[in-house]
This record gives sequence, structure tokens and C-alpha cells, in this order.
Amino acid sequence: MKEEIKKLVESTVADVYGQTVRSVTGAPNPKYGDFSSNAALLLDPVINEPLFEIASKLAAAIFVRDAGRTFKKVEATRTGFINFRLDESYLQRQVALIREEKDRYGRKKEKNGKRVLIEFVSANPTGPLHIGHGRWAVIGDDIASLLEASGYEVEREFYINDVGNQIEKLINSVKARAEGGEVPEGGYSGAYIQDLADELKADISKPEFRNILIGTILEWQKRVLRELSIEFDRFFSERTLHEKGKVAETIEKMKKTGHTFVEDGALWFKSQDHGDDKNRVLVRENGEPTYFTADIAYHLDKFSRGYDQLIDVWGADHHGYVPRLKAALKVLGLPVDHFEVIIGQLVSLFRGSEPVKMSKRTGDMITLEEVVQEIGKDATRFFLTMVSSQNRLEFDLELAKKHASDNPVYYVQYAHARICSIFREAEERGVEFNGNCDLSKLIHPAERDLMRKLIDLGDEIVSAAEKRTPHQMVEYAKSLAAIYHNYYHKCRVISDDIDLTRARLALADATRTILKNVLILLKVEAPERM
RNA sequence: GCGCCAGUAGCUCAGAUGGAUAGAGCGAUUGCCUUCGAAGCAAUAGGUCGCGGGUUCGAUUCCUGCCUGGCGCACCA
Repeated sequence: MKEEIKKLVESTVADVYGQTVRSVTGAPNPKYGDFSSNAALLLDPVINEPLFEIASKLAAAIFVRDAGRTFKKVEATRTGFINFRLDESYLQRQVALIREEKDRYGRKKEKNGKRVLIEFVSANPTGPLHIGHGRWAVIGDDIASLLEASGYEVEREFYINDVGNQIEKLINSVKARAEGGEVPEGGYSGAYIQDLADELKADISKPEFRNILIGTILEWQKRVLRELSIEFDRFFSERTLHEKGKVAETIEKMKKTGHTFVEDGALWFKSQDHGDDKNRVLVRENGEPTYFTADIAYHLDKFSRGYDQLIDVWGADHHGYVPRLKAALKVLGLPVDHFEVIIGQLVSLFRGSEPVKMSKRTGDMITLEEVVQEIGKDATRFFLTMVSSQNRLEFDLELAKKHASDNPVYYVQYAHARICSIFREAEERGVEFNGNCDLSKLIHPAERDLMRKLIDLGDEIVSAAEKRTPHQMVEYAKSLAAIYHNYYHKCRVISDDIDLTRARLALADATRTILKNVLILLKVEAPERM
């Protein structure tokens, strides 16, 4: 809707004033209208006419163009805004459209031909996932879903860091435990190490123990991701990059750029010349490439696969790594504009007001899987999406599992269940409803508010996808649920007026569809009863 | 010390490339169930948008300095 209004406004501006503007379509305070445009304010410095006159001329021209298809009123304000008021018949037609399109409503009907690769989670296979991984996982998965709904072709990828010191430490720690000893200094000491030692005792001396161990942990990680309904298109192993010589190739390519040097027996990248804090080692003194080098090789590989956009989702504890990677990709001549890193801030777990201890030292932290088992998939996904990814998340386990009104998951799901209940009631009372009805009966102000909210789904999806802000969808869901609950109390659906009853059933059904569509995007259940 | 993120109601958070009276949930107070689910609704109270400058007709939003909190600053990943 906003895109259409924007186009309408801007083409009118071009016709009337011969100017090109990049206007913004907003949703103002409802008392001003359903949408507003700032186009006249943008023209004010350029056009030698009073602001109100500019706005008025545009408003009149826009109204004429629309020819009553969409708007009941388009008017200018003294302050220079152009306000749009939708015609009720337009809203009513949307209700019909929602009921016709069902789960397709709000999604782009056609692919835009663009391919996006989104990489997320990408945890080391050295232990179970924790709640922080859960947040990047859910946010990444949500963004992927939003992009798909906006017409992109999306692939989800998990990078396995199955090479390096951390893995060696893990192997040594498990071996030590299996032999009944203490883990070596700086090794892994969580209780799960003992579990691994017990479980894999028989394999410990096999040459492929390393693979068995990594495979086992990876399976744990995949299992909890599946519990959260997250499916990857690909698990990409760092090790294969080394084996196929991609890392060695990358080193040669980096050397060729002329932005490297040798010092203390190591090969360095002059990343400092390209926006990084300091220079970085590509090949260690001992001849081993660093993680960084392999990651450059990985991103080189991603670029070579021809995506239009690459997205990485990282935890805030890795944000310092962004400048060096971008610097490397830049000197290699890659289109860095098409590569973005979304940084997700960390999660603090609480039970009520009590923080849940997360001791990294002993490795005794609550795992993501434990959280999912305790509070369920719906609450986990909803809570992990709820807050802007650039803000820290305070995750209250007690609240998340409460089946009560202060739990926002239940608030939204309840609205859906409540509508389903109305349909059950209608059936019980023998109301005949085959979908045919006179939607022009929907004239109550509360009905208008509700319809007005329903049509926002498409705009919300596009906006949340573009801005990579899935929490926006949670806000929308909560707000729609609130408007519905309000409507429920103001307007009785089932009444003696059969025509009105049918029209209201149609509206309730449309609302149910929109709620469900949002919840599908978030991969949260839309229950029929609860 | 340097860098990134945050600082909005008692608490947890929204706030679209600057715009019209800053919003929601929880918590508090008070109303609403003989009628479709009260896991709900309505009303009231609650704000120097961390602090100071600056740009602008207009700043919670942009710039700058400072304060507070989180994270990071490896030849770990």
C-alpha cells in the first residue's frame, strides 16, 4: 500500500511541478487519516509557493487520479502534510481479498529474481548451543522467511568451524575425561565433556575419532535447531576449504593484492590501511593459516556462487571481526556493498528477576535445548524475536512459560483461538455461512480500525525484510491482537441480524488469517484452542 | 585507552532515510462476565526521550563532547 501511495504521489509531483522527490509515506495519528505523505514539505524549499498551496494542489491532483478507487479523501493540512483517508469500500474489498488469498495475502506474489544467501548460527562444534546462538538462529531464520515473503530466493547456510585450536582442545579434553583424568589447562570442562567421553569411549582411539566427535556435537546442534523448526539448505564445512586448496588459493590472492607483508615469520594483511584497528595475521609463524584466512576463502566462495546479496548474522562478541573481513574482501575487489553483517546483541537469562548463571569457565550453562524443553518452541521463538536485534535481550524464562495474560505469546495466540471459538459457536447455533456476504455491513468504527490494521501486513513484511527487523512482526502481531480484542468487546459477531453476522464472520476470518500469516512467518503455532 | 551496541513511564520494550499531542505490555488504582473464550476489555495515574552543545522552520531521530551499562580489542574461533 505504501509503495503504491508513494508512486502515486511522486508521479503527481512530477506532473504538477516537474520535480523528482523521494517522499515518505507514513501512518499518522488516525485522526489525521490512514496514510500521510511529506512530499509538499520536500518541495517547499524548491518551489516558490506557500506550503499549504503546494500541498493542496497535490492533494487535489492525487484525488482526481485515484478517481475514488481507493480514497475517500485526500487533503492538505496547514502544516504541509497530505493526508489520505481510505474509502470503506476499499477496506471491505481487502477483507474479501484476504479470505480469497489466505496464506498468500501479504506476501509478494512474484519472485523478484534476486538470490540471497544468509549465513547464521555457525557455532563451533565444540559444545551445545546456548541461548545466544538461539537468538542469532531465530533472527536469521526470520529474516530469511521475511525475504522469501518479499520475493527473494533465499538460501540458509550454516558454517561449520571444524578446524583449529578449539577443536584440538575439545578432542584433548574428551580424551582426558575418557581416561578418567582432568581436562588440560584451557580445555573444555563442561559436564557435557564427560557425557561425550562416556558415549564415545569405544571410538576414542580410532583414527576417525575427530570426525565422530564433531559429528556428534553437530547432531546435537542440528537437533535443537530442528526443534525450533530451523532448516538449513547447507552445512558448509571449513575443513573442505582447506582440503580443496581454497585456503591456499586465498593466500596467493591476498599476496597478489600487494596488501600483505611478512613479519616475525608470519604473513600479515595490512587491514589497518582499510579501516581495521590493526593488521592481521593470515599465515602463522608455524605455517598454519588463521581462522580469518579460511573465512576469507569461505566468503570468496560465497561470492563466486553468484548471489545478489550475502548476509551474515553474528553475535555481538564477534563484531570486532567485521572490519577485517570487509577489508579483505575489498582489496580482493569484491562488491562489499552486497555483503552485510547483522550483529545480534547478547541474551541475559532470568527467572523472574533472578539472573540465570552462565559460567563460561566451568562450561555449566543452560543450553538452548534445555530452554526449548522448558518453555516450548513457540515461546522460545517469540521471545527471541521480540526485541530489536541490536538491543540486549532480557529473557525471562518464568514469564515465557507462564500461561497468563502478561505473556505476549499467549496474548497473540489467544486472539487466534478466540476467533476459532466464535466459528465453533456459530456452527453450534446453526448459522449458515458459506462465505457469501455483504461486507458493506461493516461500518462500525471498531471494524474500520480492525480492517485498517489488517491491510498493513504486506507493508510490514516488506519493511521488516528490508530493515532486517523481525521484531517488527512481533509488534505488528501484538498490535493486531490488541485491536481485535477491543473489537471483540465492542461488536458482537453472532446476532439476530444474519447479514451482519455473516459479514462479521468474514471479518473475523480475515483477522484470523492475518494473525496466522504472521505467526507462520515467525514459525509460532496458531492454535485453534488453548 | 580505542571500537561497536544500548540508555525513552516503576519494570521490559516499540518509535519508518527529521515532522503534526512520544506509544504498548507488565506493575499500580478503578470499573466490566445471566449473551460468541475475563488467557479479555475500558478508564486513571505515571515522561527534563542519560546530560550539555550544535545543524534546522522543526530533533527521541542527524552531528559533537561528556556520563552510565553490555560486548570486543589473539599468530582463539
